Amino acid sequence: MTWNKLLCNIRELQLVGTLSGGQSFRWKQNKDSNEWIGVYSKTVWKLRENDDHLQYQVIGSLHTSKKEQIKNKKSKKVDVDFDKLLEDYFRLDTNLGEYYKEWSEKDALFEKACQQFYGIRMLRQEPVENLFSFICSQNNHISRISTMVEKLCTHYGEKICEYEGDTYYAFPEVEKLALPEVESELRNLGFGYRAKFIQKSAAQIVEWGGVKWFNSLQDMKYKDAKV
DNA sequence: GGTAGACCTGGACG
DNA sequence: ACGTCCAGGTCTA
Repeated sequence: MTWNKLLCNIRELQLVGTLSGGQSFRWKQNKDSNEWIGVYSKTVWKLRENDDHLQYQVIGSLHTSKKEQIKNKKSKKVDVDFDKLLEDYFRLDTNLGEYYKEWSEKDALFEKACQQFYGIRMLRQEPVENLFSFICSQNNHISRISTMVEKLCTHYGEKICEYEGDTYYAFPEVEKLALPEVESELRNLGFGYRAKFIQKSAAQIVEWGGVKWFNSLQDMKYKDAKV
């Protein structure tokens, strides 16, 4: 399979700092090949980087690409532009170097640290996955948060594909997490007191208009959303 | 209004 | 082996 390329200087995006720093919990690094595999937007991605490109492969997806869509019009899948999805996720339109420069001028410690910790970005994650991942994170550490998020996906998420012996699942729909039996199921899966918060939050989101409503908060000003 | 104490569990470390 | 500590936190008293 060939690699798709997005223009992106290595100083603008450092995968290890961005993907394993505790903001997202679904990426795994292959230490030998220096490639990353993970799930975002119902799609299994493989990523790698060099000096001036971010490269990716789509291993499997519940979307279809625009090219496939033309060939296979009967497909129920929604067609997407994978380039755009990934640019959006990493916020590649944001010039991080400018910010680093600004922060370095204002803070000597930052200036020193950023020589090693360059290219660490805030991801634009999907709101639903973001919320439930961070409910899992309370009084918790990254390795356990990761296994818990994975459990949510394997138990309640839609299967995307199998690849090299592993099965990959999308992050579950809120409706699945809102079912009343979810609390006790999650308790049995080792979520502890978080089980209740997950089921209750999901039910509340469904009641207030589901994922459509929840995602719309992203486009609002903070003050309005808070009301 | 500020602050211990409790909360589930598993991975790390001795 | 087994005990102890602690983890990107949050709520309550």
